[in-house]
Amino acid sequence: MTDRPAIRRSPVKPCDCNLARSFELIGDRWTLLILRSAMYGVRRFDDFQAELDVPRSVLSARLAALVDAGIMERREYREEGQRARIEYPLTKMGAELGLPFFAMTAWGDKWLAEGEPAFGLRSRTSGRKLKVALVDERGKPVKPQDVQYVVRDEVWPPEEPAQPRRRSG
Amino acid sequence: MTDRPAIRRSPVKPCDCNLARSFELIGDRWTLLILRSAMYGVRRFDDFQAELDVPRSVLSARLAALVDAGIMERREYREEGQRARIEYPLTKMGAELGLPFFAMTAWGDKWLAEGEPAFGLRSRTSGRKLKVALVDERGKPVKPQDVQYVVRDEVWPPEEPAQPRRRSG
DNA sequence: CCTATTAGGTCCATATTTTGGACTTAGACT
DNA sequence: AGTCTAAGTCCAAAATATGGACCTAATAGG
Repeated sequence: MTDRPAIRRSPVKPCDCNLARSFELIGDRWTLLILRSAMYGVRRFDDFQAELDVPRSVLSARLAALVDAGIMERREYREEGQRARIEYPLTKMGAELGLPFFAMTAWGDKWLAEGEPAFGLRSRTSGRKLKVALVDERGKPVKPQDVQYVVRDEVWPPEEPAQPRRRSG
Repeated sequence: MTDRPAIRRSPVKPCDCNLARSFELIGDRWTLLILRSAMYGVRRFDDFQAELDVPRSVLSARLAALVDAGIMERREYREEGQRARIEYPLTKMGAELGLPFFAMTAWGDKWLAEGEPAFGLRSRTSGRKLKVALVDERGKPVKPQDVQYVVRDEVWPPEEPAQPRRRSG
């Protein structure tokens, strides 16, 4: 495990990486917590504020950034017999964060849990529990050992010739 | 879409939520970027520093926190004919962030991409492209419309009676 | 032996963000 | 006219981040 060659740079520079770009956008504590609440259906400024105890000025700035990024929408609405209010629903783009968030939840359930996980996903029709997994194009699940990274059509890390060598360039 | 009842609180309080706990641990820009590089195999202090251009003091603090959390390990090693060095490999706990990270990458590829995604996963044996998906216990993929949230054995959000009502309490 | 270099950090003064609280604005109700 | 609520804004104080210089141990070269 120690005798592999050292990898000194990622094959995808942070500035060209969509993962890094995502983190740029939503990778900050309050933003992530706001999105967590939003996934559960929370939509209003004061509700986010009360639930998370986030400073109002921070919440204001984060919501504006999320709207700007297209992850949430700022929308006026009126309940019957009520005055107009503002709500911040997730857009399609935002709702699709559900999958990474659920994968993250499963990780937390496994490694950080205190007690039973409170939350899960289920098939409406079959009633079976659901989980996040890697599947191939046909929907067939694959084993972790069978998974290979590919960067610009090359396998990563580069496969080594049988005998070790000192330096490659 | 606007006439659903307002959800004013998440069903899982942030402090009892393993997703929120995960964010507590790794939900910060530098930490996420460090982990991104680590997934690709970067292990050494100066390599993280050079790749990310992160201030050395911040890197030092973040690595210490990750080691403390059990996500990375701080380890001395010695390459043949070289002096001892320090490396920070991912632990099993850390490596299992791969799935949420890959789900996040796919989200970024879809919504933030400039050009073709540089990175993907593939089956070593079949050569087929892989993706993250929700599957049931038997490994059968499910459709998004078939997915239901469950919180402490209750469906979320609570299913409504057929006719709309003003207030529930 | 003396000096330079590298890896893996620490330390510190300055710059930026966050925080918590007070304040504002507008509509609806009493 | 006064009160309440939702959705913010504004500000001073506190906490963090930043960039750079500095430190230490081990090895390499002369």
